[in-house]
Amino acid sequence: MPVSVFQSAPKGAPARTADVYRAAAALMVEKGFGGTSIGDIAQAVGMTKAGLYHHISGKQDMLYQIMKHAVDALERIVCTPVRLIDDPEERLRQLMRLHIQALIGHGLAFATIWSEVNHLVPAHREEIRGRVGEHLELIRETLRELSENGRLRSLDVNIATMHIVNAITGVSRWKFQDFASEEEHLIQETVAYTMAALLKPAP
Amino acid sequence: MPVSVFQSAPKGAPARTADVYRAAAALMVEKGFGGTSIGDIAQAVGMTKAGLYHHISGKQDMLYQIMKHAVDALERIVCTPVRLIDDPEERLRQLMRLHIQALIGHGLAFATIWSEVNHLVPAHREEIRGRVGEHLELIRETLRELSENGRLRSLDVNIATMHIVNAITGVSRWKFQDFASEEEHLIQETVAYTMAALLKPAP
DNA sequence: CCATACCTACCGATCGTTCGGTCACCAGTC
DNA sequence: GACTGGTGACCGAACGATCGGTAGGTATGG
Repeated sequence: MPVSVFQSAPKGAPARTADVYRAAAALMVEKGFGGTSIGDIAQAVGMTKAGLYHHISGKQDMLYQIMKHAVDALERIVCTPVRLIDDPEERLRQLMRLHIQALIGHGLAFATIWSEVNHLVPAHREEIRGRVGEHLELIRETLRELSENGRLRSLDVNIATMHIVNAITGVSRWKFQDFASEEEHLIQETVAYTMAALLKPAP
Repeated sequence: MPVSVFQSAPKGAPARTADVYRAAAALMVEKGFGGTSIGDIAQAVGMTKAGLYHHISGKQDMLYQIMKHAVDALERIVCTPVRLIDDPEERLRQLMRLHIQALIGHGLAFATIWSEVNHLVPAHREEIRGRVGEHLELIRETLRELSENGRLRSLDVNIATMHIVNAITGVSRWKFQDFASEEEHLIQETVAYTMAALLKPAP
């Protein structure tokens, strides 16, 4: 049983608020921010629109809160543990594995970070972009380390970084339609595919 | 000057209708189907909402028409020329190159095929999914051919196929924000990255 | 007794869509 | 060359539905 992305809402134990965020995230990934109405979200958690507003302060702010929690969880579940791994190759493998597992396991809150950022007001957008940028920097840094060790193929580190996160988020988009119930196989194949793209072949 | 995706609307020369589709596709890729209003599209082409309805028969049908044209163009610009290439490796390289160039060059109509399919009514959704499936089959078949020639690494062909189209569509999402004006470099790096992931290393 | 969690009822704004009408431009006819 | 009729392209105004959001009330648990 994975730790929820929304384990800590504002304060105390508003477990229902977490339900709201979870349902909202799932709907927004499926139908987009503009295509998801407050009424849809309320219905998904068995409430009325008015009842929802006890838990949220507005539609856009809710999106912002979801993304903030998702970015926090990304830091907590993926980045922090992974930074402790010394070997850059193993660090990258674990980063991908943990990120994909988180994406699949915890509702779909994570996915909003990548797909719905531009529905935020500019100030919030910059904040989320910045924090996502830290995550990208972790990948970039690992690639640079691999490069210094002479284990990386000759490639553009910035573009490779984008391809890595693109593969990760891509997997979470397929999971729920084309490749149900093969999670472990999917992760192993994806990690192997990416590693083959990055590393020099074994001599 | 590239051939437009919308070169042939219903009949004759309704050049303005093509403008409408183009603007609609661009807006929908940027803000999603639900987040793009008819008024937005009308404003983008300098018309009123009412005037728009001279060119379209409804919002959902417009999305369907856009996707139909995009799938046709994909067949015409990418699949058909590429099928004439004998060597499977070269065929795959050209497929990626042509697809990315098409995605970047022709407004953004192509991108809707992948991102907005589930806003269609079920009947149309199945139709588009089927035609996109033919495109996936071309990639899968090429991978199988490479495999028979002993040039493919040991990998799951279905998953690899998804990673390939995922990389292609991913590139078109970055292009307009992070990597402006480096199109050729972007394509070369992406093709090299993907080929390294797929092929056995040269002996 | 009071905060929490939710409701019914409603608001103004915006949504997709339709209707009736306008204007430029074309044929054909006298 | 003026007159008529038709057509394609568009607009202003309005339709009912739905949108995000609010006001005020109620039931419940501590």
